[in-house]
Amino acid sequence: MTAPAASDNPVRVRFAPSPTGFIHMGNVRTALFNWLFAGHHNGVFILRIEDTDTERSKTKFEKQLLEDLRWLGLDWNEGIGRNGDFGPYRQSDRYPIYHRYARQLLEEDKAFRCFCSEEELEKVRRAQLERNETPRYCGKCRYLTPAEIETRLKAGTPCTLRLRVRPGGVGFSDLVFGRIDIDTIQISDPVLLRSDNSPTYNFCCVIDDFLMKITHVIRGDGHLSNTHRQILIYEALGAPIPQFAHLSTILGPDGEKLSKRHGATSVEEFKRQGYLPEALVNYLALLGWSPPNEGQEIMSLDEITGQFDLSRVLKSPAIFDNSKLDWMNRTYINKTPDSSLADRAGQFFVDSGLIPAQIDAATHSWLARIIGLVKTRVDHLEQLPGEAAVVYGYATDPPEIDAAALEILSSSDGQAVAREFARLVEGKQSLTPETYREIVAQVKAVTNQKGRGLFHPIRAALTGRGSGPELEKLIPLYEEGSSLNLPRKVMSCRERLRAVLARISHKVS
RNA sequence: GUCCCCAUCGUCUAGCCGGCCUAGGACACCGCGCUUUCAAUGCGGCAACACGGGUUCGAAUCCCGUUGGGGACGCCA
Repeated sequence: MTAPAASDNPVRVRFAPSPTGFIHMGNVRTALFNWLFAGHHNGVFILRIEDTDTERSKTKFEKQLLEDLRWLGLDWNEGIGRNGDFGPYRQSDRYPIYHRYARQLLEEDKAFRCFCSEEELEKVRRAQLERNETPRYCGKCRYLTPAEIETRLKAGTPCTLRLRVRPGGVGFSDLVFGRIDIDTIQISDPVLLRSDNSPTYNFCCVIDDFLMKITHVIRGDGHLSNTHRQILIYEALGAPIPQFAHLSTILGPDGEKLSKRHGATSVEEFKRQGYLPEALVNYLALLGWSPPNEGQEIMSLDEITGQFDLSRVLKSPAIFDNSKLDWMNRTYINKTPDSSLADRAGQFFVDSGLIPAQIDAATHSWLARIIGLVKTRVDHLEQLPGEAAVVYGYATDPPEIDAAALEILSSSDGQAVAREFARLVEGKQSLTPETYREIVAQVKAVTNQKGRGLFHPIRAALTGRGSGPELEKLIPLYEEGSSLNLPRKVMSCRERLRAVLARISHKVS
């Protein structure tokens, strides 16, 4: 890993999730855009963990998060697990820092102690709401005299630390939303330190971004209204204000916020279903962003990085469309070499009990060829073993035959072809594409069938299905599969024909 | 309730510093071709500027309003 080229003002961005749950696609998109922006500007991508909510933060979520990001190929060059000059990178490890700045703000009178209890505040809030007023902090403790403060402190009254919000306007130019100005009257004096002395999100976030020299804050648009509050904190700290870019929300198919009931929303769910990370990431990049040379949608991370630009990011929310993701995933599956797919999808076959956990080269190449034959018909890797049933089928007794095949084999012409074909196969040691072609020619001569009438019964008898991959490619897989040592038996062509003929003669006569 | 934001085919979007737009591409859907079958693939089709006012010779593009949607207003992040 080479360090990015040092320049006067290197771009430094960060992804700062809270480990309070499994990471969903909206967060992944935020991480991705940060990663792309850093990459494009040859900057630094930092991973910071915001776990000031000790109730909900869990280390298992943090672990999963790191794994997910790595799987997606969104590695970071500074932060958790990587170190760097601005650590620690987990907020729960930074409390002394926050307290130092809290003390500073208090001393400078830019913050003040508030002795109002939560119940009191809640009461005021409800009353304001009832009167149809904007609920906001009443400012009761803003101007307590030193003596008043002293007595409350002595009495042990719990207090929070609040920022003393200045009158006037605050605004910023968001890189995607544009200029947003408001009056500070809209903002209540935000709590910096809770009554248990723990720092709040807005406070930590600003201090960290300041100390970590973050140049661009790219995050979800839920933070749009936090930004003004945070700018006021930057001001109080005398810290430079970074650039902001807010990303619109990703919605479910029904236009509602993405949630569990929309099916797969977390990275590990997509991974479990056999989506390729490159497809996922490519799809996500196109949600709210489009390349300048529109028309090319299938792009590698490198290509996207080269073209990425926040000015082309849309403000309006996007709906997550599974069918387009599936299309993209299919495209990537079909681009990937079969042997590499065998590596990536191997586990799905193991889990389905079709191949052993450890396989030899012969089995691997056999598996790769099966995948090559059926991969055009799956959306994601998890469906592969199901499609491989064309090869594994017939292991049941009686053999499974679909309606279309049964129909074909129930006609006397169809049966004649199948019988003649089976008879000739019996005379061969094993079936190869060459001997297969010879036999087909003979069957054709004997039965006088051709085209559909000839090939359909043969397919039906050999595969038990009315349709499927090319027979000439399937046949060697049957023959080779029957000699491999597999947890579930694959029948040779001859065995298949015997089984199916036994079944149909039983059924018809 | 107050404040802020958003609005092009069913979906993702191009276009938006006005004329090249009878609005382009992709997904999905439908049809045709290729193929012994299916899948893949090739070709074609359907389908949108939320509404109402302005400004202008001219508006998807600029302004105002309406409607619809989202967010914020926490000792959550």
